[in-house]
Formats: sequence, structure tokens, C-alpha cells
Amino acid sequence: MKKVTIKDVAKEAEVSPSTVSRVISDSPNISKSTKEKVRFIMDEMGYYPNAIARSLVKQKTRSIGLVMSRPTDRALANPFFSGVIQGIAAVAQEKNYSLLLTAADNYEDEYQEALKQLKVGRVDGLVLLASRINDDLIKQLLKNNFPFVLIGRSQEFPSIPRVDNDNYKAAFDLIEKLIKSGYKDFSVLAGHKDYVFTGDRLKGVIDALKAHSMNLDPVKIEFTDFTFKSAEQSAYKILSNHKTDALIAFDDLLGMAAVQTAEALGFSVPDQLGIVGFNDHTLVSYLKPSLTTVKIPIVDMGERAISMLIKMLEDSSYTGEEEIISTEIIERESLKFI
Amino acid sequence: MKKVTIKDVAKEAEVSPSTVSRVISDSPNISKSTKEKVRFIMDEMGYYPNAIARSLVKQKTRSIGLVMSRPTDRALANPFFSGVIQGIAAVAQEKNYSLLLTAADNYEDEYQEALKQLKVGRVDGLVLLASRINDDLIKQLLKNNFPFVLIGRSQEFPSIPRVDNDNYKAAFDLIEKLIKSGYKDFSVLAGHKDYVFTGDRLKGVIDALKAHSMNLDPVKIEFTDFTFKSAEQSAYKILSNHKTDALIAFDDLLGMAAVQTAEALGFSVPDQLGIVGFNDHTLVSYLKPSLTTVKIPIVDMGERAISMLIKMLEDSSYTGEEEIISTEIIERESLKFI
DNA sequence: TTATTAAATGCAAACGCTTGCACAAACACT
DNA sequence: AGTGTTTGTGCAAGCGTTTGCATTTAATAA
Repeated sequence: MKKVTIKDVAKEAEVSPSTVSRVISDSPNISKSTKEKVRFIMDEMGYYPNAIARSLVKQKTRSIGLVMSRPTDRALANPFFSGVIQGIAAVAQEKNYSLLLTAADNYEDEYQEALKQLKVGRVDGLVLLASRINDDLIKQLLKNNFPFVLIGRSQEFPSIPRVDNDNYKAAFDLIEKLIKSGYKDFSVLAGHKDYVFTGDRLKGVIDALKAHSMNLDPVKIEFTDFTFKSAEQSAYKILSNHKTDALIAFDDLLGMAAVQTAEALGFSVPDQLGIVGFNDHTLVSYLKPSLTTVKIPIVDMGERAISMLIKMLEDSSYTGEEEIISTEIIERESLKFI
Repeated sequence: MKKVTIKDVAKEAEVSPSTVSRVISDSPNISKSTKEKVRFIMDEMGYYPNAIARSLVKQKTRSIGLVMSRPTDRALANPFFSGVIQGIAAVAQEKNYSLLLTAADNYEDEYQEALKQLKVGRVDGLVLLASRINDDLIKQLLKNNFPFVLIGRSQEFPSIPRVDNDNYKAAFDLIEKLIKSGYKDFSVLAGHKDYVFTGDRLKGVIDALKAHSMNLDPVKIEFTDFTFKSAEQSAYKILSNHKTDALIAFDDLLGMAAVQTAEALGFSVPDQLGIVGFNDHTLVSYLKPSLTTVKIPIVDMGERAISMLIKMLEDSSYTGEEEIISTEIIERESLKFI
């Protein structure tokens, strides 16, 4: 089964390759009759234009690299990433772009890998699911003038093309609402310190408390990674040592761990202890008690990020912008507002 | 910032492009001194060989397409897919292959999309996460002699390159063990009918019962899709209408829904009703009660599938094989064996 | 009819690389 | 010194497209 090229089609249709090419792109200055003839032959021969060759001359690949700033295995285990990818994949498909997944064992390699995909011309641009502080990759990208959009926020480079939710405000508003509802003793089960959003949310919490002349006893903050085990331990530390009536977990998974730990310790949720998560992962919302949470439109963020990138790629006068997506508090069973 | 090509490097190093090319591939018949000189220049100029051009002449892209036989959004929502991708991504990275994600809204498009990636030469081969019955894509692939490996089983094409676990045996063994433990009234919360593994597991269950002169009342089987809602409804149907002491769910998510439904109906798990799932999704193992399950090494399956594919691509005498991976029953709290 | 313009097609270069083959230089052997 | 091998490089074709420009053919105008 020899591969059929544009030349084969041309020969068969008794036209030149250029003509076939123009038929493919539906050029207006090819006669209707020729188009029909060529199209017929293409079908008959089972011809598909070679994407690589086309990419070479067009200097565009129509594919986009996806970088997750953490080991892929762990990344994918988190529903957050699945959600983002969902959104990205949907739009990519619709706009006829391919998605190139980049994986690596550690941060450093990951960066290098991603950058390389761009340098070797395999992708036209990058979507960064970066959440870590101190992003060297961004620096590189900027320096090389490579198109990318970040999902999240970079500390060093505040205004770059990105889409994010306002974590500070989300946390701030949440606390205000909690205070209004009469909660007094707050504790937080935070994510990993290295993530930018952890810091942002924490600041939101603290500022909101300050605004009401309260403050968050630092020992009531526990940082943890996203494994269930360590989340349980952290929850245990908080709950067994401190009086608290509202526990804010910076991810639903952490919230879920907190609920279980709390119940194991004999707290009744939400009566004695309210627990609220972040993200609104589908699965977690079905637990008993179902989790009150700050919903972040993850899929939507993915969609917007890639849409922005594609726009940047296709319209050179557009250089991207900052899109902040709003969040929403969803009240379920694990914490009740008045 | 003009892109630097092999010619630029050649000129700068005062050698021919061929020489530079050979330096890149570390050809043995380039002198050490020349290599050093050229490498130095390459570094200095920030040269990266263009992957597209290379692909064009080599007729290889070193990238692999990933096809999930269901809408990407729903696919990604399921931990099973994340797991497989984890495995695939890890190996791909290690072996220096890129991963191309293919998405589409519906099955038909998905197939077309995937096939197209191959036909246009964007990928060298395909990994199919196909679980549905009656796979037209496979037929096409076979006909066109395209390299692929299937994760799962195809009814129409039993012996093709694939990796799978023996769902029939896993279910059969599970039931035997349950019978030995004294369970008598079985019910099953099955996945969607269209999936091959649903049928396989069901057959395993039924055959095992037959082997012990028992049979499964057909009304005690409920098919459901993988949304939590429909799983709950199905579990409700079973539990509120039939006497049962062991409920087998064909996925941990379904098992989790069953546990909740059972408890809501006043059954105590596992004392009055044992519930066992399939897959061993990490998250679900942490629930209370933790889920007894048939562990399927999902990540491992992904790894093997892509390894097989790469081997097929790189060694033309190797045409793939069938790898069956064994499963393991993991006893936790939701169902106790004697 | 001939000149003029518009419409349809072909030519050939280019995209950035690899590789078979030819060839020059350096070395080894009678 | 002459012949035969190595060893290291360069030449040029080719991978399958696209596209600016030239060219042919058809259509219109004079």
C-alpha cells in the first residue's frame, strides 16, 4: 500500500501538482470542472494531503503543546487537570488543532521538554498549567517571544496572557460570608506552599479576617500536598489541637479528607464543624455529607485559555490578555450559611 | 529573532550542511575536532534542528496518537482514562515520543479524526482506549495496515495487538471467592451495555454461579452509565426490590454510589450487605467504608500498550501480541471475605 | 479580425532536513 | 613510487507540500 502523494493525484488527473494543491485549499481561480475532476480522483485514490509537508512550507503545525508544571502522573491524578484538559481538548478539536501532551519526571525536565517542542517547531504555542511559584519557563518563553498562555498566575510576571480566577477575592468573599453567618474560629487546610494559588487564597482569608478585626492563628493553618494521606494527617493536626467551627480546605479532595477525619474524631459535620472545599469536583459533590465548596469553572478556564492562544496565533495583532473568571459559592451539606 | 537553520550553522562553522546533520546524529565518520567545533557553534547560535523537516525526510514523526472511544470530556472525567494516560505519558516521555491527543464530540467523528491523524502522517501509530463493541475504526486500521494497539478487547477482532486484563476471569474468581465466603444472593451494578468489558465481567459472574449451580436472577442486574446519578438510581432499584447480600459494581465509582445508596436505605455495609467494586481508583479507596475492589493495574496497562506500539514501530519484524494482565482482589471494609 | 483583459493552469523555487554516492586526503602496504 | 584502504567531507537529490510568477487559453472589446 504505497502512500499516494499530490503528484500521483496530479498525474492521474492530468493536471499539475499546483492545481491539485489549489483544489485542496479551494482556491477561487480553479475552474469548477477541474475541481470536480480532481476531487473525484482524490477520493478514488484515497489521497490525504501530508500534514508534515504542509507544516514545513507553511511554518505552522496547527498543534499546541500542553505543559503541566508537575510530574504528569501526579498531575493527571488530580481532577483539576482533567477538567482543564477537557476544556482544552474540546476547543482544540473544534478549531482543528492538535494537542501535544508533554510529560516529564520533574519540573526542570518538564520545562526543557516543553520549550524544546517549541524550538524544534513541533507546536505553534503552549498552554501552561502552571501553578508553581518562580517560573523559569515563562521567562524563557517571553525572552524567545514564543506564544503561550498561562492558566493561573505568575508571581514574577503578573501581566502576561493568562486566564485565572481571582483566588484572593474568592477566599476573601468566602470568609466574609462565613463571618456573616456567625462562624468564629477558622482553620485552613491549605495546599502545597509552592503553588501560587495557595498563597493567594491564604491572603484572601487573612485579609478578610483582618477586615473584621479577627485574625487567623497561624497554627491553624496546615499546608499539605494533594495526597489523601497527608491531607488526613493535616486535618487531624488541626482538629485535635484547636477549637474551630469552620475549616476551609483549598481543594475538594482536601475537604473530603477533612470531613472524614472530623467524623472519625467525633465531630458532627456541619453541626459542630463546617467544612468548605474549593473547585467543585463532580465526584466529591456526591459524598455524604456533600461538600459545600467554592466552585471554580475549570473546564471553562481551559476553553478560554486555548481560545486565547489560538486567537494569538491567528491574529498577529492580538497579543493576549488577562481573563479573570469569577467563582461561585455552592452551599451543600458540609457547611451551612445562615 | 530569525530562526537559525542548519545552513546557518554550516556557514558559520565553515562546513557543509551534511556535516552538521551528521554531527547532530553523532555519526561515527565525522572527526572529533569537527564535531566539537560544530557543536560549539550550534550552542552559540542556539540552534535546534527542525522536527518537522526531519519528520518529512524520515517519514516518521515520533509521535503517537491517543484515541479514546468516547467523548473526550466524559472520558477524562473517568479516573480510568487518567490512569491509562499516566502510564502512556510516562513511557512516551522516556522513549522520546510525543503524544497527540485526539478529541471529538461523538464516536463517529472520533474515529474519523484518529484515522485522519494517521493518514495525514501526523502520527506513527495509535493507542486505542476503546471499550465499545463493534469497532469500525479497528477494521479500517487493519485494512490500511496502520500500527496500533488496543487497550481492551474487540469482539470482532479477537487477536490484534492489545493489552487487557482478563475481565471474565477476574469476575469469575471474585464470585468463587464470594461463594466460598458464604455469600448467597448476588446482584450486579454493571456499566454501560456497549462496553466489551461489561459483557465479559457479566459472563464471568454468571458462569461462576452456574459452576456452583446457582444463577443470577436477571432482574438483579442493572446497567448504568458512569454518572453518579444514574448509578444511584440503579443501585436503588436493586436494593429496594431484591434481597441481596453481595453487590458487585463494575467500577469503583459505581461501587461508591452503591455504598451511599445502601446506607441511605438503612443497610449496614458490610454487615448486611457487602459491596465490591472494580479498578481500585485511588480516591475511592479512602472513603468510609473503604471499598473492597478488584484491582486493575491501569497505569501498567497504559505503559505496556505504548511500549508494545513503540516496539512495533521500531522493529518491523515485531507485529505485536496480546498481553493479558492479571488482577487482584483487594479486601477493604465494604465487603469482608471469611 | 486583432488587441486587451480576465480566467485557469503550470513552472520552479522554497520550506529544513537526511543520506547515498563521489571524492580528496591521509595512511598503509608491497 | 605505486596501489589499495581508510577516514572525513561535500554534492545534490529528495521528502510532499505551497505559492509567486509566468504562461496559456478563453473571453471580451474595439
